[in-house]
Amino acid sequence: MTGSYARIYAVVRKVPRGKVATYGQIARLSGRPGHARQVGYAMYGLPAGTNVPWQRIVNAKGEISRRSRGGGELTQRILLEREGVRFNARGRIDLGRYGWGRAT
DNA sequence: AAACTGACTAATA
DNA sequence: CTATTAGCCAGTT
Repeated sequence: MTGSYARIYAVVRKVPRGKVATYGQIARLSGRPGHARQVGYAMYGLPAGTNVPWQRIVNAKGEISRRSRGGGELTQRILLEREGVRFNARGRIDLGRYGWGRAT
């Protein structure tokens, strides 16, 4: 751990409950456009009892990232649903509705 | 230091 | 809508 992800975590923590943000969005808001991958990389190194709502971070399609921890996808989905985020039949989130900083 | 890897994105077909 | 390609840049090996 380098602590270089502090910036990313800070932005992720800023995501309001019941909303989701994309990796690219987090990268941009953290002052690092184009570092979408790095954002995901940061999430990967998060401990279990972290204060960072990593579950609110999804890919550009509004889906749970596939490269996430196998099975961890379900956990993320449960957590989001618990916050009020609805998934459609395809397992995707309507970014236009739950996307952070999107239209309602 | 060089090569490899990766919770991604956007563009094109 | 899906599939493929290229670009991105920092962390690991």
